[in-house]
Amino acid sequence: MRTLIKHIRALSAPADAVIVQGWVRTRRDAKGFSFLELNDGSCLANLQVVVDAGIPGSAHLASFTTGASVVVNGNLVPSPAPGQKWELRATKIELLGTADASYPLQKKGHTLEFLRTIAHLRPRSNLFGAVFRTRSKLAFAVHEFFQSREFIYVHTPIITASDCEGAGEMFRVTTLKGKPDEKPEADFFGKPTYLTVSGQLEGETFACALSNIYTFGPTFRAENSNTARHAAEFWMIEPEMAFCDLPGDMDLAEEFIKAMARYALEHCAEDLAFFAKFVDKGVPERLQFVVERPFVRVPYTEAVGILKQSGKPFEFPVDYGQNLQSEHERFLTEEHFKSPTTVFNYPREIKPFYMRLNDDGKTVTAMDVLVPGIGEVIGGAQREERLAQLQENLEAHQLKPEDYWWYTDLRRYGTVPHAGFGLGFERLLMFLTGVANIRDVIPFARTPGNAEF
RNA sequence: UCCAGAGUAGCUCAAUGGUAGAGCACGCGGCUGUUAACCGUGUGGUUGCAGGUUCGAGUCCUGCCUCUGGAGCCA
Repeated sequence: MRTLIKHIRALSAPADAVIVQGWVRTRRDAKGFSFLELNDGSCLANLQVVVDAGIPGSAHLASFTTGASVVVNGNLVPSPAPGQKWELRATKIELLGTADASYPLQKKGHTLEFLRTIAHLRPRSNLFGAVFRTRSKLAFAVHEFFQSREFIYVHTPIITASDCEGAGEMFRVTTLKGKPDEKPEADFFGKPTYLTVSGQLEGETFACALSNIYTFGPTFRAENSNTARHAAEFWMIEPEMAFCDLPGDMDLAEEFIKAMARYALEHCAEDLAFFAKFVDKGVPERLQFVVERPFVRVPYTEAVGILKQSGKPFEFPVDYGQNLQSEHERFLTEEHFKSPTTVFNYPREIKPFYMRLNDDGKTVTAMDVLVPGIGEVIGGAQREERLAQLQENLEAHQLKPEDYWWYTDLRRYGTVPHAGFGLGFERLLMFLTGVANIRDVIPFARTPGNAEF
């Protein structure tokens, strides 16, 4: 039976009759024998295989080139040379699939731009193996975090007729040829439908029944955004808590990010060390820092004051009532506080209709969590639970109340204070791995003009 | 969408307006318990696309395409 290289490397004693399957990373020929570096994706490290001339299969050794898939039977023995603890002394080798000279992945380094053009092969590289192993571990950690706190996982719809107002442009879903707006009632669902931009509104309905819920799934934005932090399809995590206010929401957001950092440090050590060496030297310290230090919390009004008094020559002026620009957010989290920072109580004019109006009548219970290097990673709020106020908000945002009849019903029947947030899973991964472009932490990136693979 | 930069061999990059090159990859030969092995040697080009200027364009000009960085929108 096959043994994963990850498990072989963890063995504490030699082992006979081991079978490994994987892909050749490189081969080095010596007189009378060869070294194969084998990788099966179970871990970052390769297994060194020693192939003596004359063993079954060795006649085809010339075809064991970089990228070829192979099966090796052998005995695991301590390596006499430095560089690795164990090596596999092959007793039989078998070539499954060749990889000829056109195999694009070389032994030397490639640029990330080139690797994006071969997204079907890049998981075979060290970096992308590490990224996607980490992504898998963190996805599991997300569920563990919420499940251990009795949050209930809700699958909100991918296709929706509702627009989580302000979240962004939507992709149209239609089966009609031509222009679907001419006759939307003839469309598959009898009305215009879209790919979801957020599961929040549906999530609120379940929170107002099951108390604490979360969603974790794909989300779509048809924005023509061409940046390293935006994708048209990404994965979002959205918890929603009934009987919860803004401070409780901020507590959960902070706990969540700390838990993810802690999980990565504990369960992705080998891959994290790779990121620290080849991607971003600061990764380990940053994660340790996030785990240990409390986040700074600052009201929007105070943040504006800090920015105004900073004396920094910002490209965009700082003014109350304006959204904080990227440069402002970066200054707060990277230079002023030097810590993850939660900004809260934003002016109501710049935030969506569903956020709760504060007693000052000017600000709403919104909060954004900013982290060094990435900027905004979480956006959340306590929701407006008062029916009359919510209806006024809809009006103020020039939205039709009848489109939100089911949403307002939540306030009509057994309303409760509730709060939640949204977090982009890819941005979390960027923060944890140091990988600077969102296209490189998602298996197949969808961005404007690019849906290859 | 806006601003800036880039596009030359499979990959990473050179090349005063004057004969398109190197390293790696790949082929061949050699050497060696090797470690992105090493040494020698060979193959490899519609210089993103379309026009223009010029005796002559990879190089200068115009348009387009793609990519990258930054901005806006946001997660």
